[in-house]
Amino acid sequence: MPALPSAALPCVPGLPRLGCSTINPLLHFQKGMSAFKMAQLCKTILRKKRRLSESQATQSQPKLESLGDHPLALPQSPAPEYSIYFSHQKSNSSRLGPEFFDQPAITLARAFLGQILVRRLPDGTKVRGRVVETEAYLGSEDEAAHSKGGRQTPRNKGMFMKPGTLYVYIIYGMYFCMNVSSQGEGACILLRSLEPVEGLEMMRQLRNAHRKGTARALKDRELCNGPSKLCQALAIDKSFDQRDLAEEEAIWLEQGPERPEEHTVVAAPRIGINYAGEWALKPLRFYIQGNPSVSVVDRKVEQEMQASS
DNA sequence: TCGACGATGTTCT
DNA sequence: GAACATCGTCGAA
Repeated sequence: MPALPSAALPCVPGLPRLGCSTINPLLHFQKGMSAFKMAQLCKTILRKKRRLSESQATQSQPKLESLGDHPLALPQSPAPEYSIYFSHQKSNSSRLGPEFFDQPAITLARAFLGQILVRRLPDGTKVRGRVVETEAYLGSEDEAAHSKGGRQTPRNKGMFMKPGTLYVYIIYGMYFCMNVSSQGEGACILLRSLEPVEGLEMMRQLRNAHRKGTARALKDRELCNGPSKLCQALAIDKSFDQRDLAEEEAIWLEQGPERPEEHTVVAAPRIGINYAGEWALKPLRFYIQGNPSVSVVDRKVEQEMQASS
């Protein structure tokens, strides 16, 4: 699928571009609306779009053709690659399968760095982000893990499912965090930050839907620089819990174009787990040094790395 | 840029 | 009833 200009709002193939009419779901996105409701809204609007498209095809074709190169004009003869049905297959050529996730937590947390997380929204729009920060949770022995002591509850069931299973939970009653289970009983990887790659305007609108109307504009690096921010930007909610990242059609992981070099990966203590005693100090957070989208830079660890090299 | 603080409701003991 | 793998805002430097 040809790349869209970064500033362009995403469009559904063969349909009017989003952001220009009352059928843009984001115009209906109300403060406090959950991502799940957003997904339902998108589905409803997509159905309306299809009906509208069929209607336009039979009634308004001459008017649309007269738009020429106008951004609202439909493609003269839609190529197969514009179809959401074809683009899916094509874009998945580098998709990472179940064997990728079947690694021990620490190895997998490092392996995630540089890979591309792709989310297909209900209207077919895709957003992409490069993984730049992860945390490993080792399961039963790990005092900071939700699965510590082998504790299994309805909430954390995804942690115990096969590698590649998503564990999405609500934190502080208002945010989501996304984990991916790995090899090892109750072990998983927390995805903490992404570097936005594609669909930045859609990410920005999804993020703004959770903020006050008067808030300042978000910089690109602020779109996904935190575990709950990336969930907002990719419209990931509790409905993704226990889905399989290796098989799911709405979200998947692709091989990144370049992996970070080993000496640029920082291993630092995890964030927000001060209650976990000695486990709070273990270097189980991994991030790409110097990447602007990393949520928390650990200057001390980076200085130690520099001194020892 | 950094630190303090309040919002928020699910989950677990 | 307490804890919580966070975030946005505000004020100070």
